[in-house]
Amino acid sequence: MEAERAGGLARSGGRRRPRPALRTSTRPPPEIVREPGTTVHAQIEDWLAGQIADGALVAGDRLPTEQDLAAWFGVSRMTLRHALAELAKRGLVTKAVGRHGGTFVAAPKLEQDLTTLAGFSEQLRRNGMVAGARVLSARLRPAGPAARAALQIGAGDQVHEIRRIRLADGRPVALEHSLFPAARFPGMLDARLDGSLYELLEVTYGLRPHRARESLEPVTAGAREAEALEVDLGAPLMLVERTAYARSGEPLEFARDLFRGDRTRVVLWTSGPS
Amino acid sequence: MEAERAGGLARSGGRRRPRPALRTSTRPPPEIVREPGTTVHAQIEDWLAGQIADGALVAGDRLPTEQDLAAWFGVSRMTLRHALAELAKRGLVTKAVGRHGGTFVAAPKLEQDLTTLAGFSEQLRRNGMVAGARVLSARLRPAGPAARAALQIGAGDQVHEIRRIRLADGRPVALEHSLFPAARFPGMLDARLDGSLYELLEVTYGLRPHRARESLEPVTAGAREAEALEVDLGAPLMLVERTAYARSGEPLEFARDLFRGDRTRVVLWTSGPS
DNA sequence: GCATGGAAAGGGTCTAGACAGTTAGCGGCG
DNA sequence: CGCCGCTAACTGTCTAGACCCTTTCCATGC
Repeated sequence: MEAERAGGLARSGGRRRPRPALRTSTRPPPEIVREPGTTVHAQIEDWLAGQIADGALVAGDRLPTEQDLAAWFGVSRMTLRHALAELAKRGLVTKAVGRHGGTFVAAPKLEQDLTTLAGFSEQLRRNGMVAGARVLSARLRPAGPAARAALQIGAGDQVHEIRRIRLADGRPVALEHSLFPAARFPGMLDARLDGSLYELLEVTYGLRPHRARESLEPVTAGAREAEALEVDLGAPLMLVERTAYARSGEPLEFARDLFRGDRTRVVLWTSGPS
Repeated sequence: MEAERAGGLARSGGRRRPRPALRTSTRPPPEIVREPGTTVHAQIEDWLAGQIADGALVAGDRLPTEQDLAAWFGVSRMTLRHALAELAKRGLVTKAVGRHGGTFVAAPKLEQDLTTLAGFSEQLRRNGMVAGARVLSARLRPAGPAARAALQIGAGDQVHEIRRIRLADGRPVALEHSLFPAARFPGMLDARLDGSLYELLEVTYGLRPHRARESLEPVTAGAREAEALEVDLGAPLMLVERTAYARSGEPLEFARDLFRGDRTRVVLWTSGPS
């Protein structure tokens, strides 16, 4: 449960110690009411969460010190800390102690828009992040039953198995485990595998994923996953099982990816109610 | 975020108000040291957790009051509450307010049968699985910032907040937390709320959700969620945040649902990229 | 019998401090 | 030049109270 390093604390030019956003000296605090049915700390929590949601506070911003914030809101420091603790639990802020410590607005989760089939790299580009990949292994192996069924290949057929860690701005986001029918993509493993695989398919083989079936389930991190993704044991992950098809309907990829829960949010539109 | 009803506080025959286990009047407290490297509240938390692990405190036992416990340990009540809050977060104790309130040792974790997970092809796409609902609470309350933004309502506006447990074959599948704009649905809380809320909207108000934006993220179960959904603490859950819209585009519902990971798999097709 | 209105017993919230622990900058000293 | 200790600027922990809210019991009155 350690605090995450306050991610991209860009903004305000100089990369060290952002001056506090939320000028408490020149701005009046929101009204805090003390009456039944609500609590002071909840109002403060809501207000701060609203500032973050509105974009008035963005990732990397440093809040004023607890002393100052408490005085500004007109509450005791314990009460303010209660509100901040809730925000930290929700992942909206992170704390750091020490000389340049403080409370920082956390990096937002990156949204995976699944209504369109865009590869990981493209998704990240839309989020304004830099995609990367660290190849863990790449080899030829016989297909297991699940892969055979998904890729519609025979019992003796082989697949290229590529396992990678996907990075967003250099930080691990997903553990990727992709299988491609070897017969369809000869020599694939000799190419550079640290970029977009979809792009590789298109450029080298002229085949482009057109649609995909995905299944999502929440799981928790085991020892190996936790280590690879740099999360705690038992941390929430999203297991995404994907079969991607070419326009012709031919299966191109069968993948089981594990996404870090704290950096992933899948957004989709549904049509037609119950 | 109110305290859940203290589950099965059986024991000691009479089913009302178990006398406090842990006779603080006749037993010396454990030694609490104040020195670097440890904290008082952590020692208290550890000691109490140990008592539960050892069986000296069993499910349903009622701890002495916070006042008494604090005095016994020789700490302030705030410090003791810090320790109890941690234990509650871990699911080891539950609290209840009122005349016969107190801090109770929680029921032991229930065993989770994951062996049936493999053949679980039941789709949970909101359509078929509605077997039942147990209403936890239904009330009118001011909208928080997130709800205001999603429902496009003003600062002073109120929402109907309905919290339910959704059941499939009588077993909990999801914890539902729905908000509806109160002005749009007057008297909604007087209706039967243990069926389909969408049906209620349609029948009573002639409004029908037409499409929805959903965001999915994996999370792990906290104490309250674990108890309500009858899963282990830390079990994987799927947090689904949904905003449903009428055909006109008007927002009708903002909901945050938690689905049991072992009973949930979201399947979807993504269609071609641009 | 039955409502009704305390009163009691619990946890929930909040305050206004104090001091400890942690980290980074900085200046001095070898 | 490099190390080392001081200090400033934070958050973390803890105290000793106060009052509030919720729930239940119980006594009173009809």
